[in-house]
Amino acid sequence: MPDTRTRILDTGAELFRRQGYAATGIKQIVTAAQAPFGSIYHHFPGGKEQLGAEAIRVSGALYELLVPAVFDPAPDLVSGVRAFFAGAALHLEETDYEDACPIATITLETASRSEPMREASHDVFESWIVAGLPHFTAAGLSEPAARELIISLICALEGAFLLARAARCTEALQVAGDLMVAATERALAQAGR
Amino acid sequence: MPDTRTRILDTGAELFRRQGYAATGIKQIVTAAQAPFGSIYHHFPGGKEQLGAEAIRVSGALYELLVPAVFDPAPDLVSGVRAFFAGAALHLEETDYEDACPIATITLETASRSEPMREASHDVFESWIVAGLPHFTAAGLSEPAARELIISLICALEGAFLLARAARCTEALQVAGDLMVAATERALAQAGR
DNA sequence: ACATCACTAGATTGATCGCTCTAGCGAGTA
DNA sequence: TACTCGCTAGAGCGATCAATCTAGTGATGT
Repeated sequence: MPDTRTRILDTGAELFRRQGYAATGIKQIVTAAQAPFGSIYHHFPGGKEQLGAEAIRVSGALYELLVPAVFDPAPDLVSGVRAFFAGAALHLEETDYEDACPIATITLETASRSEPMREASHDVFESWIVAGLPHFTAAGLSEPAARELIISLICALEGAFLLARAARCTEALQVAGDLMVAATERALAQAGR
Repeated sequence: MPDTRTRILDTGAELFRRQGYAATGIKQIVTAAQAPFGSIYHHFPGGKEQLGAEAIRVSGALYELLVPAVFDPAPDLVSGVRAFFAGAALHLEETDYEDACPIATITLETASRSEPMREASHDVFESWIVAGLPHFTAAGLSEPAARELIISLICALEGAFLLARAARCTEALQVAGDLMVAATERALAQAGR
């Protein structure tokens, strides 16, 4: 069993992801984490806001691991992109449309109300972009072109998550994935020319 | 001054959009709407959940008006797509990165917790797709091709809103917009062939 | 004039919110 | 054996939550 602070942080990250920030109570987190209530303000003197900001970073770092996990075993970049959307769709279905992006909900809730949390969200998105860069430049794209393509990929994925959760159906992930696969192919063709 | 019910609904929609569902209190809504507290349960016997679901539909209907407002005056479809992203970026900047999608936050917060609200969100997204269809089929696309392109457009826009709000910068909207403009051009070229 | 009823008005409910507080436990050092 | 101190433990703070309640108002129909 990990230490109390880690347990609180991981549990908080999971609850924020599934229920949102405002709807998740401190008490609910410590109860779910099997941690004493008093401990939370020892480990997170900044209160819920600090816990939220750190949870965003934890969730972001965890999700970032998916980038090499999906792209490394893929035979080529386009297959990797395809696998990313397919994997996202599968996981969403398997979790009954609960587990989508770990930080999208809390980002939208807090970006305009807490500067530390907005910063954390921004850092996470930026880290995802950076994590993707080597896979796209290795395939022949210039760094600016790779960056733009990855940003578009994340946008498409995030938007598709939103529509898919509302529809309880993976159509949006399928459609947006197909478009991004085509866009990747075209970017590679243009770079190779 | 519109009647009480309308005032409550419009104010609720606006607050849910900016603060999220869970973070917005019933009392705050009636106060901002200058409505008596007791009235809300008369007009919305289903309580906050009913108010939320109706607010989603109201916001969705309002935002849907942007579709013809942007595409009708555009000289061609591609210009319309470009204008849509440019307009979104401008409006986001002008509102200090507060006013993005009117239903994204509340959708993510409630899709897995309230079936009526999830349905409302789904209906709104579907209505946006349908509202876009004539503009894309008129340009020569088949209905399935138009639908897929519009879904991708909405995904790209929603994701770009998310990243832009986190970054307090419109780069994502610019990049995703460019990609969707190119995708639209290619879809038209393929249809016209 | 009178009854009806949609609506206003807000006090009040019990629960829960984030957070602070004091008390005490227990491993490590002297 | 004393003492420190990181951490646990939870009672309790004022505030606020969504929701219910009764009482009253005012326009309408007869």
